[in-house]
Amino acid sequence: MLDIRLIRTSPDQVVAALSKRMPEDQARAKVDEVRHTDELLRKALQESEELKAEVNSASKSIGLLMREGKADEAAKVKDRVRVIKESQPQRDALARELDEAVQSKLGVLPNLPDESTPAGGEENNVIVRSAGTPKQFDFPPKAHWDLAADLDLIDFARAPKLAGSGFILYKGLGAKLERALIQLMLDLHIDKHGYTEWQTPFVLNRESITASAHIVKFTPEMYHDAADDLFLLPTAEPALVNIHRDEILDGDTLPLNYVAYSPCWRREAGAAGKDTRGLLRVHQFDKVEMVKYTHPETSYYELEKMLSNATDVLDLLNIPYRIVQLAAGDLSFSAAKCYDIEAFAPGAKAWLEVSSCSNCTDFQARRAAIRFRAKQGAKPELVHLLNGSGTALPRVFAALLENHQNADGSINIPEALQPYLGGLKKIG
RNA sequence: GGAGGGGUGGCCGAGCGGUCGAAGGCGCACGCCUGGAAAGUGUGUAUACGGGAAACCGUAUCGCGGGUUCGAAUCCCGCCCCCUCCGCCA
Repeated sequence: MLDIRLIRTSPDQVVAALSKRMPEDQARAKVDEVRHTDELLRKALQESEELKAEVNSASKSIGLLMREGKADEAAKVKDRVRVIKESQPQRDALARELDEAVQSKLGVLPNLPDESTPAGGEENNVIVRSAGTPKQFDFPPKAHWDLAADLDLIDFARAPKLAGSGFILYKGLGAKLERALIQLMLDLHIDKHGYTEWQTPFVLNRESITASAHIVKFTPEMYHDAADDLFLLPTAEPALVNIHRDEILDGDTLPLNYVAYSPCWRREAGAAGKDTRGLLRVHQFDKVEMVKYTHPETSYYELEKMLSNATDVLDLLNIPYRIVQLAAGDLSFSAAKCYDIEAFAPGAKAWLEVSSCSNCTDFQARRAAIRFRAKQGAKPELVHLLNGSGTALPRVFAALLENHQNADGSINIPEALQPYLGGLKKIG
């Protein structure tokens, strides 16, 4: 959620920033709508509060009069209060209505892109750097769906029987490889990068989902249990962000660096057709997620650190990748700046998005009411929240198979991963 | 799922219809005392929103939502969460 006060005091600045991710007239119209409704709200609120103040002081005087035994005078004041209160329900209703209107109009405005974020849509994404040299094959490299099927790592044929298409059924060494990758990533972030591990519920209630703004982004994308109104995690990010919801943190403890493994569920309704083969786009996948709670001044520095924490995974696995900075129009709703990491998959001949590292500034923290005190007695300030995948498993699994395949269809296991597979150097 | 008990400020804990944003204590901050410290002592110490240049003022908040009342932390109803016991269960 954006700061309503910024919209009040600097609407042009807000419109200019939003225009990087949507047509300017559209941005202008949305901002003006918020301002207009907000003005009405404040007027209504003021009027209502003045009358409430009058009622409060009258009620106090009634108490005093009663104690002094002046019951008839007290009765007169009571009558006056009753008159004021008769019209109070309408005023309250109006104020509530306007407040809800402001919240919902404000709620659809996405975060303001950072200065360094390019304007425009996907076509303006920038490749920041590439790392690793794609291996030159002296044979046509196979796609991971063929490799995985041939090596009996994934049972693509039987999987749909269990929960429909888009679900993976890992088998034998395939399941173990998945587990090993999760372990490697967690250990790396915990031991080398200083993150604290959490194991969270895999479902969240509506309050939590709403607080981190995922309800806007994900509602139709999320699996939802109607009986208890619980949502399956689309990512562990909202779980990690809600840990400190409605809290005022001690500034000395920042930044908080959290990491969690979780399965992620996404309905991806209507996405059928593109990138659906193999592991490219599935309804349930494993992910190791990083979240940082930071001081506002250090959030962009922390974003760079988080990005390198994520690329360390690919470096360890010897998978070539490139870093793409997203243009404003391609940013997720809460992000001000975002880097995608794309792993190269020589078999599928594609760049696969395996991580997305975003600085959401104070956008999520505002709705979730996550603040910190710089020092004792200082006014609470909103923290900045960052999230990044470190990394998403299926596409890393795919890139691993495709990059390290041999002519005979076997797969070399990168050295760093071998300890997690009992020293295994090769599959097949 | 059933029965009972409970949710008050950073923490502990009083309050059970008016003077209560809330006693007292702990913690914390600043001052006094001290050669320095401890002890002692004094003062201060919630959050959000609105108004105001500011001082400050107003409104709301005692788990959440509603109700009764001129007035609710206090009474009533619903929900959520925690604890104890019972049942079921990996």
